[in-house]
Amino acid sequence: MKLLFCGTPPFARVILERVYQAYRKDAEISVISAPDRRAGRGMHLVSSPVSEFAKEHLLPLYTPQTLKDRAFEETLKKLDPDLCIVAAYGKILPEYFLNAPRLGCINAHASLLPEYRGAAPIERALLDGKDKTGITCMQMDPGLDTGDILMQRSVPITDTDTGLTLTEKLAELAADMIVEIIADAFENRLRPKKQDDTRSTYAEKLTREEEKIDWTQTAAQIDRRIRAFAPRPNACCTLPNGEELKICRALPHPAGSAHTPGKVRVQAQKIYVSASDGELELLRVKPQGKGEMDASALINGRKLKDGDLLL
RNA sequence: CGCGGAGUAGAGCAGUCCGGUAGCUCGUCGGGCUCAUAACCCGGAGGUCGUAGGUUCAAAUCCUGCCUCCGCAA
Repeated sequence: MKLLFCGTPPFARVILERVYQAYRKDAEISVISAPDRRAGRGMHLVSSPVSEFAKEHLLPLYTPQTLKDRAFEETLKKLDPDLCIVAAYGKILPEYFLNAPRLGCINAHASLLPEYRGAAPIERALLDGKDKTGITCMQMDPGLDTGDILMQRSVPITDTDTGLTLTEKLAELAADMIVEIIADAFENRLRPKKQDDTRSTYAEKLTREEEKIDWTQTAAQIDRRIRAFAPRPNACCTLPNGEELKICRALPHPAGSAHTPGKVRVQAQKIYVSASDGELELLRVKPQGKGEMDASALINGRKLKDGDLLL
């Protein structure tokens, strides 16, 4: 059988790794990923994690700039896949593509659909303070995460989860599910179920503006923002000297005494910042141009002192 | 060569412009005070100043190359 895998970031690579382990003997696996791009300091050309995996294991790799033109349609015809697995690929698949594989295209989406359709389901669920999220595998259709549901499993969101830890958990779960679903698909055991569109919500892409901490929120809300954006790009605020300070990890104390939002209290080498309903203790921070450090290090370096106001 | 910041004791920083004995806060170790302590007092240990050259009587400081880390932008 012929499998086609489309994906780009680490989340997708985890799934590809497991599909490869499970099916490399029985299937020809081809890979599609986003093209290499100039990125990072120095703007060097970098490949996606999925592209890297494909190269490491000598899988046929395609990185089309666009799927919309005829050239790729030809390529796809030659590949003639039985089934296509899609996970965080980053491009919309046109209709000809969706219809090409005999068993269609199956997508692993990191939310409990129909909630959190779209680009940033993991971070949005975390920001919203949900106590669980999950993975939904669906038969893809032309809409955005609107396909019929094939399998859905949930994971709890703990109060120490970050964007990274939750992504890792969900990637493992998605890998399990996709490995099962591939077998189901080939043995004709799939039972698609329509989504309840009336309950659908959308998870918009995270914006730069949302990284800014709003100290008038509750300690718990701010903590969620910090965790949702951790460990990259990290939530941030502004020091009295105008420099940016990223907050990597904090501990909410909702019962603590609240003063002016953003007001800093330093006690026993610890930093407490007032929120609307209490205080947030800063644990790990990252000043501009510096590495991550403990809150006490920030105090020792005189970047922050008792009575300062964070914005 | 996308733009910018930074490497000084275990941690965080000052000192660099204007070359001349290695400084601060914290930690650590020892001692003291205290019912006690995250507080306070006294004392100690700990640094090839990222690295390789150059200039100089003299380099953390000036000049050149290299390494590493970080932010922005993508």
